[in-house]
Formats: sequence, structure tokens, C-alpha cells
Amino acid sequence: MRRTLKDVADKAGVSRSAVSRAFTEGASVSPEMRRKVLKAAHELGYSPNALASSLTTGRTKLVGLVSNNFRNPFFLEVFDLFTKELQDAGLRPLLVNLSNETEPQDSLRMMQQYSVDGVILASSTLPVGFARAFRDAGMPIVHAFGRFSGRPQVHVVGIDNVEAGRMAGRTLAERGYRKVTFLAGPEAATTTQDRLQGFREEMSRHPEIETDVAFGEAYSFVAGRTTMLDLIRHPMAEAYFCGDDVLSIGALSALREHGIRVPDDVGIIGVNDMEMSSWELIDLTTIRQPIRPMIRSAVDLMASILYDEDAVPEARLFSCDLVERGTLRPIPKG
Amino acid sequence: MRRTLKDVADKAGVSRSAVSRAFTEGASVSPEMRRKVLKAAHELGYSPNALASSLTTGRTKLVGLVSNNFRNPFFLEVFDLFTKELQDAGLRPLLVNLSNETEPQDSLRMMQQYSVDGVILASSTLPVGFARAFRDAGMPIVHAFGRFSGRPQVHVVGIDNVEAGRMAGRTLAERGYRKVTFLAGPEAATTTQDRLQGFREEMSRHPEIETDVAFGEAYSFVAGRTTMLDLIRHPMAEAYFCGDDVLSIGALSALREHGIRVPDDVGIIGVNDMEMSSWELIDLTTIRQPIRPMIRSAVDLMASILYDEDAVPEARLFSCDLVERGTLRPIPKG
DNA sequence: AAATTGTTTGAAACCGGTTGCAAGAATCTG
DNA sequence: CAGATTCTTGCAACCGGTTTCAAACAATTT
Repeated sequence: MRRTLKDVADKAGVSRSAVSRAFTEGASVSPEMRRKVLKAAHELGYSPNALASSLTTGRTKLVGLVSNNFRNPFFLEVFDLFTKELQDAGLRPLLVNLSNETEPQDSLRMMQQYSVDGVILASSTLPVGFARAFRDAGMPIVHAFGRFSGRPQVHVVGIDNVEAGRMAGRTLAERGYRKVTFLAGPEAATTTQDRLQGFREEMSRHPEIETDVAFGEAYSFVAGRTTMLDLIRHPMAEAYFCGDDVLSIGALSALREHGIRVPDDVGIIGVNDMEMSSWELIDLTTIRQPIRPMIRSAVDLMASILYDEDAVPEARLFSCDLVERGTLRPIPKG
Repeated sequence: MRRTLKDVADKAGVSRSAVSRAFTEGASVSPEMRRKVLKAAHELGYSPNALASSLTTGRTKLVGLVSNNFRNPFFLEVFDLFTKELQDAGLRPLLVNLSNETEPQDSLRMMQQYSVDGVILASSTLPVGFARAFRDAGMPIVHAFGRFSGRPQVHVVGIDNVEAGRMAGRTLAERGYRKVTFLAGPEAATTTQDRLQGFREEMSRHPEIETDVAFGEAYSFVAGRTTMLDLIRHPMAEAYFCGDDVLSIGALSALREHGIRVPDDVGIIGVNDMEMSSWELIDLTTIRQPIRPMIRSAVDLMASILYDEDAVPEARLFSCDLVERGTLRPIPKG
């Protein structure tokens, strides 16, 4: 049976309040009392019940980590960093796998039942409304990899996806590709929409370049592969901007299967720069999201809004950069 | 402000006990009372506070999901399945990232502070002692991908790694390889030890085959690659049995970098069969762990031992099978 | 009609902590 | 040294639920 505060109080011969205070930083206790209590607690192997105390304090230090990207290797890195950073900040991640579900109400209710202090939404595909449902219920929320907007509706940490689209377009244009296709993620995903917008903007500055779009079913290998297999049956573009790295790898796979050489016959550029993209077998040229600082920042932001009722929504944007590897041809001389 | 049981009781004009009972399956309440209460609750948007009730019931339905494998893509699939299955079983995963740490005490204490009902340890590298520390503290634990032993000390769900080692050896022998090396995971990992044992057992039946071992620093791409780069500088084997798929991919990468063709020049066989191994770019021959049924079984097992004090440790073993793809040469005719 | 049994309900105690309050002890002030 | 001030401590109420118990009531038996 686990020891309780009362056991410690009895053993140390003090009141229960005294024990409680001994474990509370900054509480009004004499050093002597604290020593006595901690000694007794140690001897009994007592540690306070965080959930019981949450009843009165109203804080659990539990944070919902909600995602629907459990098939994208990029998100393994995301989970690794989030769990580490949250732990370091004294918070505990309660993991929620959204898989197919896109109705926020059920998740919201579950989070409320477990009295999480806040929610981190780690998803690049869910609409803003999803995060907003949490905010509307008064739940502190940070949307990581969410959509940026001039007047953010919830706290967002991410990149400017429109700019990422522009960067992709610029990169392809610079290398002299004249016919390019955006092999995008799901049409409904905000990242898809934004990157498409940026890509088109940039392309409108190069009227000599023929531009097209195709949508994948998901950010997944299979989607990248099947979409590319489909594209192969039509007249091919010279280069493909893929919605993310895992789509790129699927596309690469389809191309190699058909003996189409990369980058000699067609070029590929992705987004994310997950660890795997640097593997020599893959060697993908891609637009890098700086996830370390992003995630650190998301956790900081969460920590700062947790107990601050009227924090005003803030967007923290990070800039991407191009990581040149072996799937695009070099910039032509002169 | 969140609604409480009292709000509902007031609104419905009944006692607090009545409200509590209305939300408890099988409690002694008249249908009429229940209807009245649920109606009031619905109107107020009330949902019970799971943590408050855990105080009296002693059950939180929280399950610690503890792992130190956050860099191995195989485990993304593992997390995906575990979170889904746990959710379906009405349990909530509290994720713990062990990263470097290997002392169970801190994690144990954290789990106790949050009153988790049980712990699932998802790791193929931690020693049995780690799981035992939880058991000794009276914490229900299931070690997934843990070490099998004739008399299990904690509940284990896994494969027979000795048999997997034998299977690898047999597979290589059948294909006529005469010089083989086990490119293993970390020397201290139980999986390494067991697979090595099985591999050696099988090889002792083929004295004509020359056998060797090398250890990687981790189950990771980088470890596979650097270990293989090192092996390349010495006289090479004809085939390599790699400790897992991600090691295999690292090894493949090193080989291709050096223009060594697979399977023409050397063969590679891995363990796990993660999704990625079937990608055409990789096309890895490997020994498949049936993780879907394994994880389902682990969650069932957890559910069954959660509230059963004296469940006796049980090992649930699953059998592996060979998935033939393109990194081993075929069985010679005749 | 009385006695027995079963069902439904509310009061009150409890789960393991925290905290406002007041009283007592210790320290400071002039 | 008396009086004012600050620290320290225990009591008791409370957080949001559950559960034991006994009372009230209904249904059944004799």
C-alpha cells in the first residue's frame, strides 16, 4: 500500500499541514521542521500524490499531446523532442492518437476529464477550427506545425508555409526546370493550401515555366508512390516539389521502379528534412524545418500560457532553409 | 469554470450521491432518476472529473508507456498501435521518454506520483532488472519486446529471440553463404544476447561456415552505417545478419556507398519488418515480428492484470517468419 | 393486514492532499 | 522590558468525486 501524507505526519509527530508544506517550495516552514518531515518521508518511501494535490491546486502538470501523424517518420522525431522537452519542463505528456477522427469534441472531453493543464496539437493537417475548439473551451492550446495567420486565433508555432512554397518554386526555377509539378499532400491540409499558394505566387513570376498540381491522399510513403505512379502515366514534368519528405521518398521509389533517374531525368525536392532524408540511400534535397528550436519554443510557450488566463494568441514563426543533396540538378553556370 | 457534480445535483434537485450513481454503470439507481440526472448534466455540459474519482476508487485508467527507442522508425509503428489499442481499451497512455536514463527508480517514482494503474515498457534493449523494479514496487507491468525466459519474472510479450537468431542462421546457411557476420545491436541488449546465442547454436551445426560478430552502438541507422564502414575495411563476409531493420538500412547504405552490390556481392538480413523495409528503395529481406497481434495482446494482458493483485507472470511469445525480399540471394537449386 | 424482502435515496464520512485562519513562539523595536 | 511585528504551526474546511449505512418506500409473501 502506498504511503500517504498522514503516515508521514504520524511518524514525524506533526500535523498533516506541516507535511504538505514541507513538500511545497516557498511554503512557510522552518528548516528544522522540513528536515524532520523529509527524513520521515524518506524512511517511509513516501512521495506525494500529484493527482490528489491537483484537486485543490487545480493544476495537474499534465499536457495532452495530440496528433494524427503516426505514420510519418518525421513525427517520431517530433515526439522524441516533445516528450523530452516537456519532461524537462516538469510536464507530463498524455498522448492522444487521433488517427482518423477529426471531431475535436471527443478529444476535448477526454482532455477535460483528465484535467490536463493544456494541449499541444502536433499536426500539419488539421484545420484551424480543431485547435479553436479547445481555445473556445478555455483550454490552453499550442498548435505546433499549425497554420500561421496575421491575426492568430490560437497560439501557433510553425513555419511560414507560403514562404516554403515560394522557396521551393524559386529553387526549381533557379535550376532551370521548365515544367514542374507540386505533388502535394491532402488537398484539405492547411500546409497543402499554403505551400500551393506560395508555389503559385513564385511561379507566376516565371511565365515560361509550366506548372501543375497533384494531391496525395496523405503525408505518407504510399501516397507519394501511388500519386507518382499515376503521374508517370502522363507526360512527365522535369521536377516535382513534394509536399513533404515522406511523400518525396514514395515518389522517388516509384521513379526508380520505372527506371527514371533522379536527378538526371527528373528532380525532386521535399519539405521537413527528417533524419532519414540524409541517408545516403535517399539523399533528398529538401526544405528544412528547424524542429529542435521549434519544439523547444512550443514547450516554452505552453509553459508560459498555462497559468495565464488571458495570454493573447501568438504566432511564433521559424524560417526554413534549403538543404541541398542529390535529388535536384545544380544551378546552371552563367 | 468547469461544472462539478454539485452543480448537476442542484440543477436536478437531487443529492450528490444520486448524480455519482447516475454516471456509474451498474449502480443502484432508478431509470427515471438516471434520466433526470443525465438530462441536467447534459444541459450544463458536465463531465465527471476522472482524477477526482480516482482518489476514492484507486484507479486512474492511466498507463505509463515507457520507452527508450525514440530514434527507431519501427517504434513509431509501435507507438501508433499502442496508443490506439490503449484508447480502445479505455486506458490513457502517459508517455515517458527514457532517452539516456536507465535507472528505473526515477521513472517509477514519477509513475507513482501520477498514480498510473500500470506500466507498459516498450523496449528491446533494457535489462530485465528494469521491469523487475516496477514489479517489486507492486506496479503492474508488461514488458513488450522484452526478454523471454522459461520462468518469466514479469509479464512479457515478445518473440523468442533465440529462435529468431536460429532462423537467421538457417536462412543464411540454406542460401549457401560460407562466411557470415552478425552485425548486432548494443552488446548489453537482451535481444543482442539472445539472437547471438541462437545464431551461434545454428551455426555450430554448419562447421563449414565461418562466423563472426560485430556490435553496433545502438539500434540506429548511424550505428549500422558506421559499423559496416568499419567492417568494410577488413576482409568482408558473404552475408550479414543485422540486429534489426534500421541497422540493416545503415549497413546497406555503407555498402552502396562503396559500390558493393546487394545481394550480388553480399547479402543482408534484418529483423522486425517495419513498414519502411518494404519500400522499393530498401527492399529488405527480414525476419518479421507480428507487432499488431503482439501489441493487441500486450494491451489485453495489461487490462487483465491491472486490477488483479496476484496475477502470475506470464510470457506471451509470438513466432516470427521470414519475409523474402531483395537483399539475399535465392536458395541454390538442387 | 401484517410481515418480509428488495429497491432507491440522501446524509455523512472518506480518498490524499492544500490552504485560510488564528493562536503561539520568536524576533525586532524603541 | 513592554509592545509590535514576523514566523511557524495546527485546526478545520475544502477540492470533486465515491461509498457505507440506514431510512423510506415499494413489492411480494404469508
